[in-house]
Amino acid sequence: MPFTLATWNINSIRLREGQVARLLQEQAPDVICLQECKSPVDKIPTETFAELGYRHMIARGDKGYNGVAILSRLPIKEVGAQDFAALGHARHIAGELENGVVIHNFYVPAGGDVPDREVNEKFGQKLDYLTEMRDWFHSDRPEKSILVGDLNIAPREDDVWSHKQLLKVVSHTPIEVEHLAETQDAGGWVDITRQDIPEGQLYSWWSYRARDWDAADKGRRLDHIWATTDIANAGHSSRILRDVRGWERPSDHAPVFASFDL
DNA sequence: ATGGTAGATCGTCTA
Repeated sequence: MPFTLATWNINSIRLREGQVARLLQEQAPDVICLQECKSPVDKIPTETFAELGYRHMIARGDKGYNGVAILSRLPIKEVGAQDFAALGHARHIAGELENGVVIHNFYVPAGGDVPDREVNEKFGQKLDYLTEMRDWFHSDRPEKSILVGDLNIAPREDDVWSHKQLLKVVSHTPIEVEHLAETQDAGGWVDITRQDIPEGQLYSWWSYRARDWDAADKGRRLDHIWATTDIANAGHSSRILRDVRGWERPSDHAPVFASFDL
């Protein structure tokens, strides 16, 4: 069964309900994973999505912060929601499709501004979150699984506009990249986006603070689609919908897509 | 070195 998957940090699902609907209508993914919904689950506008055929939703929410949701045209059963680093935040949910494929949707902590856990507690929490992800996948190695989300790390030199200028900027520091690589290795995860698009600059996020984000193009690839090795070769057609970042009152993240023939 | 913008919520935190 071929299916198409999207991941998008929406930065308020209630404010951008119409943009989610537009993306679903224009691109028709079978499953979309959203992060930063910034809404209690019971205030997510599910009726709008159901009318478009997305009748299944699993979600976790905090009031005003965080929040992850999976909208699906296919039946999906929740199979867990981890609270790594004991933050008490809605940053993970996992669901299983009827074909047995498990989908993990993550919103990894951003980590604050200073890349030093001695002076910035949030940076330590980010590293701890990744370490606990690693240990979890190591103790229970995933199979037939897809992991997506805003991982808040751009691992490769060509995942940022300037490797040299971002080496000390949270999201691209060597220690974060190392932690992410360990998490990836522990689960046997393959980076599907880079499997499909191995060369060249690739970004999924551009700061709101730029005067002209498109012209400056100081982006980072913070949003990822991974799959376990047993299904990685079924992945194809990866793309990042940069145009969506140019919609009116946009999220600062563009949606990332991949398709799988399973 | 600093400040720039956005969202939830309504002073301030988070990104």
